[in-house]
Amino acid sequence: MPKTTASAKAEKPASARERILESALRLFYAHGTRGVGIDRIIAESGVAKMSFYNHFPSKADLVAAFLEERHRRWMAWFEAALKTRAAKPGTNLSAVADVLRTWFAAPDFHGCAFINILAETERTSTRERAIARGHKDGLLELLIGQARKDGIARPAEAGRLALIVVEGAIVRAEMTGEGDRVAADAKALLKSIANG
Amino acid sequence: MPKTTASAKAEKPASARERILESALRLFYAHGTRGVGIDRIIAESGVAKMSFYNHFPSKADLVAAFLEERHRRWMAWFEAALKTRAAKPGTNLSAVADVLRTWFAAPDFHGCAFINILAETERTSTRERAIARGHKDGLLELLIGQARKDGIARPAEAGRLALIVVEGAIVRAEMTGEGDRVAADAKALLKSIANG
DNA sequence: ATTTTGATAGACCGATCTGTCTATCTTGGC
DNA sequence: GCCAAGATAGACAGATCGGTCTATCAAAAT
Repeated sequence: MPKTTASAKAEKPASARERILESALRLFYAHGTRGVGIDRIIAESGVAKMSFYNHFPSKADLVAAFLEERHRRWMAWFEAALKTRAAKPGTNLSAVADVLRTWFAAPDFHGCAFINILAETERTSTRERAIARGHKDGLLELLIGQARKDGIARPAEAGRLALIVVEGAIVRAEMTGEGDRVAADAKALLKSIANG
Repeated sequence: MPKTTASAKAEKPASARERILESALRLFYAHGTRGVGIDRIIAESGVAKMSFYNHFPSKADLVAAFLEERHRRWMAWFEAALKTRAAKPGTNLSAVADVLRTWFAAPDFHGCAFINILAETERTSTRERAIARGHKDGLLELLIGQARKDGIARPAEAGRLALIVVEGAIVRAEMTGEGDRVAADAKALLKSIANG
């Protein structure tokens, strides 16, 4: 998501664990978990190898921590961004498309980390995929909640339909690079969901 | 897609190149292009390493051939499956959801190979991503054509919206495993596009 | 002042990766 | 019958992977 304004305290030394996790958030999202090796994480976070393995017993543990943290940050950002837009009278579920548009325009946008992890893992990778499902469950709940606030009939179904639209928009934005057009199309779809 | 009935001629010896490409189609789709090494392709296609490098100068060339062939086969299957379903009177763009349902139910379903390749490649991987875009362009044309046949107003826009729904449905089916429900939801969305 | 804690750099290990090379074998065209 | 083309098995190279280990050092706690 668009960067969440660097805190004013600025440039804290940051613990080894924090630096590692920050590097993982940036590199794993940009290049995929398979595309980034431990050595690169270590180099870019300026940490010794043993320090890394002290905090994360294996790469899989770092991947899991990356996904959990990405989930927390993305959901917090999305929820806040939606709240400000959906507060205006008359706006509703379709404001989700406006939030997506700002995400798609971020210079480091590389699709959804949790959709991406599906492509990178086997069906047997229960850990990563459980986190991904959990993320989407959270997003679904958020969408259903918005549908309910909007007074849409059958909010559960509306939320499911909206999630399909959101996922499709993310993929199309990543594939075409035309985030604005995709967001506009998604908005039309979301409006038609709201109007039954 | 669901397997396309083995030809009756059956068990032709098959040239080295064909066996390599068949292995690539199966393994790259199931495990990703990064998750399958040349050695495994060679072993499972029963071919010598030098024979492989005779037909494909590098792994990247095999990946490209895999994507091109996957595109050909999937589009042919999808187009044929849609044709039979959309031939019935009254059915239309929403028949796409029925075709998707049968795909989602295939035992080896692992999402869309071209969405997956996005997660596996850098933005600088122009070759793979160009093939992926080409695939989606073809699918978009097909959807627009169906919208036009159905007499939907603004078929170009309807096609774009339908493609968002299709992409979203693929991702949701892969994420949840609930292909039937996802297809039903996608059908509702496609109908609302048609009745726009 | 001494001890403990945790971080440092970097060598090292075995496995696996893509790609090259040799050396042998099979086979079809003449 | 002979020869050229292409396939075979598999060793090999150089890089990179995840992960372990040693040895040094800085600083905080006792």
